[in-house]
Amino acid sequence: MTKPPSLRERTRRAVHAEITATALRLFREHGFEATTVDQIAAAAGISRRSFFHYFASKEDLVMGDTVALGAAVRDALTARPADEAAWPAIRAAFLVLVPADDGDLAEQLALARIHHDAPSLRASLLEKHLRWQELLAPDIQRRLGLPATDTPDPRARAFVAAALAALDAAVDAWAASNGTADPVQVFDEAIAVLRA
Amino acid sequence: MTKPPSLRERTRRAVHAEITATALRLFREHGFEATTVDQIAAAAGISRRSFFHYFASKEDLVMGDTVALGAAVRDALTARPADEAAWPAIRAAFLVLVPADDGDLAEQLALARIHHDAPSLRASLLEKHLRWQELLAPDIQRRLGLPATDTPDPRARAFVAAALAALDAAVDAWAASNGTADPVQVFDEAIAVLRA
DNA sequence: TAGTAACTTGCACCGGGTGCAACATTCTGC
DNA sequence: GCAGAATGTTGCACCCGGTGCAAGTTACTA
Repeated sequence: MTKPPSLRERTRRAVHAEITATALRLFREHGFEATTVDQIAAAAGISRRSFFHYFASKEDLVMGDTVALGAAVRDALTARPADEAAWPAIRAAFLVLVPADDGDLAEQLALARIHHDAPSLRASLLEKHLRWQELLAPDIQRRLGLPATDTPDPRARAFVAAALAALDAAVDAWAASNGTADPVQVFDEAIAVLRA
Repeated sequence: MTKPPSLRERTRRAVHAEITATALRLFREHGFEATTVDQIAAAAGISRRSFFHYFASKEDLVMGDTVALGAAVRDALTARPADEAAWPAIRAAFLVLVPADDGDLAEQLALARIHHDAPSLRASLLEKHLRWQELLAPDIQRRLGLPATDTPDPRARAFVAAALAALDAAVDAWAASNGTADPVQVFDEAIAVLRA
């Protein structure tokens, strides 16, 4: 009963995918910052203006749907048993990010490298994590035994930020090892060091 | 024996200070993003081009000398006893940031608020912390009992990132309370929650 | 098939930032 | 005090990312 996508929808998806593929290729070849939107548009066979019709910014090409991912993590977190402690709960919630990455592992690695090399992207990634922080803090605050407040308790925010920092370190280590390192293990070891 | 600053140096400092003061006033009145460099330059009585002679970017007006601060923290960290554990050592190192903030407390609060409200500044602040991370990680790695490596151990990086997250939460709480909350106490409580 | 909704494109514009060249100022050695 | 080097200021043209608008084209729908 799912209606087939219209021609418009199909072409839109196809163009979207081709812009992404073209851009990633250019990024790999020349770097993110050295590649201009005009070059991407020209290589993809569309006008510069149309590019901004498909992507709100150049960063959007490599940032993925951070809002949806953040919501997924939050949902996974709230779905954990109510009496589970903060650390195991957030660890389990982060696991929903791993399966989403399978499939084209090479592409994920390339993306991680682009993220790593462009300072503006690193900053953007961190800003995304700030949003996640606000999303996850309330649940964590409860799990830490802290009373609910309208604005998140700094302790809960610090806790979530620390967990995200461990997650970042794990992803970085994974990318640096060409995908051979186990990010979950790195994450667990980082947490262990924090609590030692 | 310190030679008096030349006329050039004095005028340079004076102009620098006046641009900063003018810009902060405009930022407080209209917000960081809504204030253009042209407006700042006009209000300060210099040309747009000269502005970029004094500041490499608009952000530089409110970011302070992050490199120097990071180096100060690192120096304070390496100056701690060699056998001190990681947590107390980094806590003590962060304390060098507090005395630097006294004097014009109102100005610091205004700065913190500007940082908080402009997304680009938040991202830039986080990027600055990434630099600090690289600076502090080697020492922390040793204090965590991890073997020295050419590229920092992810556990050490996660540790430093977590400490910086607690620092951020403390500063945020301090700013949110109009300077009444004690950031050191907030920091300690955040760390305690992490390790519980 | 006619009309409407959505897409594409060019254009003009904004704001941050840079390289360059001309001019003005201060500093330095004589 | 003066000549010349060093430093500072400014305008100009330009790059890049991003947006609003209007005109033309394409696909959907009644």
